[in-house]
Amino acid sequence: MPKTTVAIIDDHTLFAQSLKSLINTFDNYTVSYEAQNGKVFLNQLKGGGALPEIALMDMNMPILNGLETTAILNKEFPSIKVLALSMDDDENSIIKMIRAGAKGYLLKDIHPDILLEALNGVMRDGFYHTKLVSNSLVHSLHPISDNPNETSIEFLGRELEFLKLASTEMTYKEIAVVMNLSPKTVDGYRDQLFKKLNVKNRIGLAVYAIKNNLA
Amino acid sequence: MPKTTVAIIDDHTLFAQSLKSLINTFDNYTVSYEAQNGKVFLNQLKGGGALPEIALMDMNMPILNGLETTAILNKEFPSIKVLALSMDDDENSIIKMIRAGAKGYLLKDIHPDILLEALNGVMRDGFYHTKLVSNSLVHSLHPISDNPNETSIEFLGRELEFLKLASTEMTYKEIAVVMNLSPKTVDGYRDQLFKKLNVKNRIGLAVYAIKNNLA
DNA sequence: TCAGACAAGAGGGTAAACCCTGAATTTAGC
DNA sequence: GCTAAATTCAGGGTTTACCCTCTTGTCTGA
Repeated sequence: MPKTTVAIIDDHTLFAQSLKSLINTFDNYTVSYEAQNGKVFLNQLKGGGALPEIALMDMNMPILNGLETTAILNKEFPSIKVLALSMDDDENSIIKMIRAGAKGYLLKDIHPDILLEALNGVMRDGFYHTKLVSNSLVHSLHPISDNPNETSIEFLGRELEFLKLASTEMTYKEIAVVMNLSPKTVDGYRDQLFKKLNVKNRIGLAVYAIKNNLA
Repeated sequence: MPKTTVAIIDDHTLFAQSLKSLINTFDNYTVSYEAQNGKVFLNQLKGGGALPEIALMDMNMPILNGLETTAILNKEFPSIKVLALSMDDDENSIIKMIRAGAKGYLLKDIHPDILLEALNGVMRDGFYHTKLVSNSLVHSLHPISDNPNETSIEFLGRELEFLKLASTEMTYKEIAVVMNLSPKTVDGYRDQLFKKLNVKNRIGLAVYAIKNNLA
């Protein structure tokens, strides 16, 4: 029986190479593609040759990240089953990836056995979801939060700019100077974001910004 | 000739396990310890048995991070040569780690050959530095930070507990209730940490705590 | 045994953050 | 061209955060 072919798309070469030697110890899998980012991977695919059956896709990559690459793969090479590999268990990221067409979402802190299980699951059922991801999907169906915008918060105008600055040690007065606004306008942005993100004070803003990689 | 023993301290199990299978393909090295964080590793060492010769140390870990662990290792188990493994090439992080006693600093996006080279270098010369790190060391000759405490931050007593709470939306009054202290004592912890972490306000505390995986 | 670090706390002041209401523009959708 | 949303700003209030100095008791190393 021929082995199932796997592609590894990850800019952390050491991790990628380590992962390769791990996967090559699995009886039924072999690594047929390796790429440092989505752009490189797409070019490899367009170069011809047998497509991989599964793609292990890192999320944070330069040039073309995991989310973008997955969306493109789903259109142009729908036979490739994408398994997302990520450092963080942020619910929004998971939901976005699933929506982009990923067949599963794995954290980088899992046990190798789980990886094998996920590979088998994707080949057998077409998808693989851990309990964590399942929970996220459930949450995404009926928003628990009293903030209706929480699942897809969009920042308008200079809100994002303000949010980044609010996550520094600057006072609002200083932020106003930097943004070339009156302190009262800055007050307005602050109160607006308090409501939007459902937080009580500036600490809440900073925590949100950092955990969502905005600051 | 007996193989050189290596410890892997990393909370990303998949990476750790992958790395293990990679290292076990190297002729002269074998993995003798695996731990999810610094705390676990220290407990393993104290449990007795032959110490590892080299420790591959992740930076961002829960409970006891790479910097803290390295500092402790240097005091209590100075024979263990620490090689830092990190995602980012932030100059300050590199300098801090070298000062804490790391014998080298590797990025996770390196080629496996470099890892082997680094292991060999550490065993042969006692250290291994890439060009990147060497540049940082040159820069570090004229101090970047004005805070003399920055290199080895140790949290005493309930400082860590306070720091976690200060990274929430609680007021200091509420924090005092939770910690069963007077608000004035909480004031004291705050001002103490301002100096220690060289920040100006609570936002600085929260940013530090989150970025160092303490909150 | 005595300095020095650590933990807990007090008094009292200024500055910043927070919260509310209201309102003038400009921009975008129908 | 009307409306709604977004952007900008004001007045004025309360609360919290920040900063400084000082005290008390405990524990520890030289």
